[in-house]
Amino acid sequence: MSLAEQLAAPPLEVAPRLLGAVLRYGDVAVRLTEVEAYAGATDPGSHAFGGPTRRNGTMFGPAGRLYCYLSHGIHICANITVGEEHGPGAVLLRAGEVVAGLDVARARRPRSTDRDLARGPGRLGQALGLSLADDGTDLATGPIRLELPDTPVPVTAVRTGPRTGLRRASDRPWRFWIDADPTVSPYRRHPRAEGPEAG
DNA sequence: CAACTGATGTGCT
DNA sequence: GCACATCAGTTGA
Repeated sequence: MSLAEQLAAPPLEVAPRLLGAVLRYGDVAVRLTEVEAYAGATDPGSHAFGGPTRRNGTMFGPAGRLYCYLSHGIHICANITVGEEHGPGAVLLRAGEVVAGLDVARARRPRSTDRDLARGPGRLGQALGLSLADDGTDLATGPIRLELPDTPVPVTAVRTGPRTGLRRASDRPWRFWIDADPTVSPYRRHPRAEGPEAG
């Protein structure tokens, strides 16, 4: 089964299966410990909500590609396109553990401890050396590869909660992480998030 | 062309 | 836990 076929399922189904997967770019590899699902056209929190634009074009392409965008003018955030046909589903890679190329990752983020090297989407992008030019990369054949885990992370070790830092649709519990993993980033609610305050 | 915004990071307490 | 620095891209005129 090809990578694209394995990812050809709804984001909410694919997201937890990406935990434990390894994203490799050159010397650096990151084992994913935290992801978020974005459902596309029906999800007000998704970049694809409202249709295709110059920026989000990759989300409307085939599954198994890397969707990179610029956040806060300085950080590169990486998603994996998932879902069937040209449905604009994606999974944001929020955090991970550097499992190869530790020296290179440290050089890229000199002020980080090893634990923080890829703890957060911007940090993860920087540790891997991503740029906007990497948007659209095919993760099965390109210079950036996604290696799905041989044995998935057991469901008992997967925790869920609301997505981090969103203003819209901030209450949907579409964030997935590996329980008790130190490289998972802390939850942060958007200052002006819509919806009910978390009790 | 100018103004606004953000799926964040860092430092300080 | 909290404040604020940050700046390219996107949007609207």
